[in-house]
Amino acid sequence: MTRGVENLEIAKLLDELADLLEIQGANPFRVRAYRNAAETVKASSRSLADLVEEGTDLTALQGVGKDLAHQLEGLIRTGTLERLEEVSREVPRSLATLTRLEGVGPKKARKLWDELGVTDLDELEEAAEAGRLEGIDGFGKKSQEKILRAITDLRQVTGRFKISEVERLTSGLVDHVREAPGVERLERVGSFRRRRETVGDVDLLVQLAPGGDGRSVVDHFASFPGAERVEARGGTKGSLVLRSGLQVDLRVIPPESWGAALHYFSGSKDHNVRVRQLAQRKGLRVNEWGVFRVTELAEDAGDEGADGVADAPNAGTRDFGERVGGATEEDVFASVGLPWIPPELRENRGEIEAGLEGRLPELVRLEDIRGDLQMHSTWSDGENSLEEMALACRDRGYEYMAITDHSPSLAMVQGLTAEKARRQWREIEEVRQRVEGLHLYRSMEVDILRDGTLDMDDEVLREMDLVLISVHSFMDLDRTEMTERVLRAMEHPLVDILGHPTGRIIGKRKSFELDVEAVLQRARELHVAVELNASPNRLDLNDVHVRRARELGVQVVISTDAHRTRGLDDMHFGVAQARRGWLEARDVLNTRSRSEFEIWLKRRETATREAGA
DNA sequence: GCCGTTTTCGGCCCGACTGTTTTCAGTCG
Repeated sequence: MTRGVENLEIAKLLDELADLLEIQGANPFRVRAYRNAAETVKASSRSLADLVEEGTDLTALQGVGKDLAHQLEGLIRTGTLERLEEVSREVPRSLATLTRLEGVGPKKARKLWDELGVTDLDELEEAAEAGRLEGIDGFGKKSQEKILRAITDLRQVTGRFKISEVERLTSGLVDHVREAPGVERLERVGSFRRRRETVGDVDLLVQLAPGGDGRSVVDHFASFPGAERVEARGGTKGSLVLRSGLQVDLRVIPPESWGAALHYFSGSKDHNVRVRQLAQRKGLRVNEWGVFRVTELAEDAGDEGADGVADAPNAGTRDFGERVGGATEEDVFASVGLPWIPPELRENRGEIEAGLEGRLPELVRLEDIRGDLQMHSTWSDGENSLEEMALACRDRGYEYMAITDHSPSLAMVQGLTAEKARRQWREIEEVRQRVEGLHLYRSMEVDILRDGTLDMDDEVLREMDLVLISVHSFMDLDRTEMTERVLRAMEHPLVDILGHPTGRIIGKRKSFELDVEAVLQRARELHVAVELNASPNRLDLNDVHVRRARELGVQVVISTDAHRTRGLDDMHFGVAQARRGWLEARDVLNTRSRSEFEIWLKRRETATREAGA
């Protein structure tokens, strides 16, 4: 169990190298190759360091050839990416950060460096404030101001917003745009539609009614009172920044192009590239306006655009050739031989191949969920009583629920002592009598203590219907110690579910050091389920780990960890994350009926006895 | 730098908008 270089670190270095190569003016396809490899590494459910240790040939990975495999092995062995060291001797590494500024790409970064000697944000800010940018070819007063704003933005905004925040921040704007004349349909697309855990900016798609005027829709959009500023406003596209710093782009789409645009702007970029490649092989062109058969004539028109010769002012009316689809997403996919692929899967993580081979998963849906297995009440740090939580669960159509108040080591939330737990069970019994049509399980979120023992006596645990364990303290242990701690806790024969396994709080706290692969392997052997915590602040496990759990055959529990009745509504965030991890209903323990769920609880006991744990 | 129903070379996805360019490059998604 070595502590190797993490996949995310590897991906970051590859991306940085791509940035620097781009600034250097390297072959753009070579740059693309590094970026593709970075994506592959990010999406890999296995640690590359582990793969290397096992002797796996890295060229088996998509987009990794002989050269990159060699470089990656070097990186894992020595901790440095040799090629990056080489390139950064010629181009300062800090230049890469300049391209993170809105409106600054590799060419401009290069120019700023060449002309002004600027290498980082501070120097750029100084130069811009002194008015030294105006003099450079291709820069003017406006770009100078824009760069100053972009520097401020970059420093203020952490970059990405939680999906729950985006939902809240854009609801007013969505209502506003719906009121514009000529708006037939409206959809938030991009990473929001793919239900990523965080969203960088939001794409709003509007279907224009026949005879509607795109420009007036964009103008109405731009007049939104909550806008901090309007960045762009044209005939088919507008862009603004909300006061929260969230950027929203609007695209106006004619009805015949709705499906093509929906697909195009939902992305991901990598997924779209694959779809267009498939199209190309069939002699088709897929763009945001539709699917077209490529003819001599249309190709000429395309070349003209590329040569920059007198473009038609409104691309929406351009002739791309014979239209063969694009009104619905289904016909875009069908045109390249694919079934409709749910947005959550569109990350180029195998969904294209699965679609072509007819083995896409039938993803779990919110309606499949039969119960919620982590929530808190006024018995510890929750805001609502047992009965209020029970009624709220029944309102959501559940068959069962588990009350999982904290164990005593969490002193600040007044966790349940053994004695307090027994009193709680009496109240549970009373609520069972009063609330019909829903079963309450006795449970507890038991702390995993520093040494991997549990924060509750076996005698008490034995009387519970199910036991959930999780880490809330000593989160800075090293990887070996933390992993051993969690494994030891899971091996306790009364444990059923491992809660929020990596402990991360999105945007606030990184995961603690943990060998998730080892934990999932052991979970399978012990028949312990792992939680996908549905709180939009956690979403723990993440999509990649969830998918790995499925590959290994580990049961996943989607729980809200609600601390008030409203928190129970977070379930849909968890289901979305589960879908991003390719889970089907049968992979999710709490889609089972009450009786099937209770059979699982017993099977766990049997398996543990047989394993001799 | 990768890759192969265009297979070891020659391709590699595509269009809109901005700003400063008087004919288009750069950036973004």
